[in-house]
Amino acid sequence: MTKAKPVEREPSATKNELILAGAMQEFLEHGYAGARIDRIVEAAGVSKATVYRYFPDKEALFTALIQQMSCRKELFQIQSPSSYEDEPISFLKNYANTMLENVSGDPQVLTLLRIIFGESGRFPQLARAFAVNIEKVSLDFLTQYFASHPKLQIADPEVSARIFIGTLVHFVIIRDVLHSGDLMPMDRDRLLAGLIQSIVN
Amino acid sequence: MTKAKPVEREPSATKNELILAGAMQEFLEHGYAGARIDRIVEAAGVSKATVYRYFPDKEALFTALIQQMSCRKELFQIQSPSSYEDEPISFLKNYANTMLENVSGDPQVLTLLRIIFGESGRFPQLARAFAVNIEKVSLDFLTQYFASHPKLQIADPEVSARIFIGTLVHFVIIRDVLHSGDLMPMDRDRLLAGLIQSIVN
DNA sequence: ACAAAACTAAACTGTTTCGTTTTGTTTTGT
DNA sequence: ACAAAACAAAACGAAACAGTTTAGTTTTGT
Repeated sequence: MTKAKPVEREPSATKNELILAGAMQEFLEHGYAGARIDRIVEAAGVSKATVYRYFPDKEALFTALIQQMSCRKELFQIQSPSSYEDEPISFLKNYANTMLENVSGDPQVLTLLRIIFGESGRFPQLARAFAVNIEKVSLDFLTQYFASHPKLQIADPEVSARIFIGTLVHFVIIRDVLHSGDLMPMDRDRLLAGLIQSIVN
Repeated sequence: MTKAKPVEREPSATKNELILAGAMQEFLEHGYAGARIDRIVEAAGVSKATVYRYFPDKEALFTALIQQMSCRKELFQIQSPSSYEDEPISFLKNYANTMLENVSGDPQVLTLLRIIFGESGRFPQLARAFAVNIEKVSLDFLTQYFASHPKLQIADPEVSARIFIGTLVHFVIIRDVLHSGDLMPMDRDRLLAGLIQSIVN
């Protein structure tokens, strides 16, 4: 009886998504240590036994979730192909505005940032997955953009990309992550104008 | 018998420090939800009853600790009065280097950053205390510096301070918080040179 | 010296938690 | 139809947890 098909009943993929969706809700709200398996079970609408059929333990479920989310670039990246042909100044302003609105508009993005930062000491590999999938992609893209526009006179495209992204990320951290936009107010357009002018010189 | 002294036996202050020191070790290592009171007790070398005499519960102990640490500016700020009289370029390079070395040299600073970011959703007031004590102080100082050096030709000192600090913070986040300096390497001196040149123009 | 207060060590309470197991039902491939 | 696997619901076990209490010791102000 040479069975041709191993019939590897791979777990129906739908349950997997249900579990990950429930885990996302719970982990994003309470962090790793604060998350409760029973609440994930409830949110996912599956039985506890099923959760432990799909994932060996809490930690594996957590890392699977965060790694999956770190690859969902649409959360951070610009969906609208936007105007790659625009004037550089318009393009950069557009790029920055899209990024800022992506973060401000989706509280899940902020919460994911908090988790990855907060757990980066205990789960360094998750931090690295996030860095390479999100941060590096943005930096490489901007570096490429700066390098391919010689009339911009960018002496060091890689550094300029760092300045551009760094300024924006720091702005988001103060305003959205630390809830302190009112303590040190800064108009978005004013910052963008100064930033772009400082880079394109 | 009009007792002049209310004799407010304020708890001996030494125990308070012992408890906070033990709490610091535990909270910084495990985060809020992951911290265990029994381990704090052990690390502090006091009895559990004493902990609950000084602090009503775990949350109060945590907020007291983080608020205290957010005020310890010496952890982030430049201790050496450094060369305020230097050439602006030297001064800025010196300022940035000192800040970067402060963070790299003290793992506790990084861990505090991780906790404040990670818990900023559940403890927004702690995030704000950190922002006003650390971030705002740095930004205000640099803004003042840029504004008081007219020959630097800084059009918008506040924006320039944001660019300067933001670029450095982002550099630290990628390299030290997210452990990803090797995935997207950037020489510190190269970044500083480009950053300063981009600002002083 | 004396009384009040601070303290320790340890036991204790009641709850919560992860992860397992049990029992029975439904789905699925053949 | 039939057997194997997936599943739900619920209970369970063992450990861990925050916070309290108790009983006895030390410190401290006067």
